[in-house]
Amino acid sequence: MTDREPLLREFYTRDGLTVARELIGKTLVHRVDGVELCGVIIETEAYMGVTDKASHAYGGRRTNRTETMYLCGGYAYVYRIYGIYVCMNITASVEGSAEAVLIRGVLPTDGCREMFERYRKYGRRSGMNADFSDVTPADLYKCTNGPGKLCISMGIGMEENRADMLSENFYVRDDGYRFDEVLCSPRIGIDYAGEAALYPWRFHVKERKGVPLIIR
DNA sequence: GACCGGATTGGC
DNA sequence: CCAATCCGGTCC
Repeated sequence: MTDREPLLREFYTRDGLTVARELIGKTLVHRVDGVELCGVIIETEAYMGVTDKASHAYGGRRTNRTETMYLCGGYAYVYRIYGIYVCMNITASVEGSAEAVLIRGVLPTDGCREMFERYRKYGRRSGMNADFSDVTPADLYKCTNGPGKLCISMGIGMEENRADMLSENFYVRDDGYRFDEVLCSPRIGIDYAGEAALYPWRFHVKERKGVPLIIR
């Protein structure tokens, strides 16, 4: 199925681990200022609601920030971290479950120049080439290979919190990108979560020479 | 009202 | 290794 239409609500209302796994290879689309910024999702993490020690909603915590997590599947949960960056999740499962999938990495496919320039303009310095015409795939990937970085490059900010991912300008679709393998491993940066830090709830693809291996 | 620290990043 | 930088969350 590669109909280039937004994934439907039913895609997201399944359990968070399934959604996290199946978002790999799908294309995140954000149209901003008339330009379509697109990236193939190559890394995700599932946060599994009130029983998941690593989740912001652990223990049923329900605050202004976490309220978005309790929406049903298919909404953007965007939060600020370290006072500097924002990270983007997509909610999963049913209303009240507080499951969400963190988007940790994408590979730019459309609007590459715009993403590169956004990252150069708004991101903190990185020793990459000054000119877009010199940019290698590995350089471009460096603009979106992290949860904070991809939000900078794709123009995703706190305004997008609570956005419906079935909207015209912000959604995920299947452009037909595939990988020979989807790997899983423990989630990143959640050492505080005890045993939950070991659960293999991070999904990602193989890379070679600093670029994800896409087939087809 | 105070205090603590983070689902990150880039530079040293 | 560590600073950046601010607000959410918690406790008093």
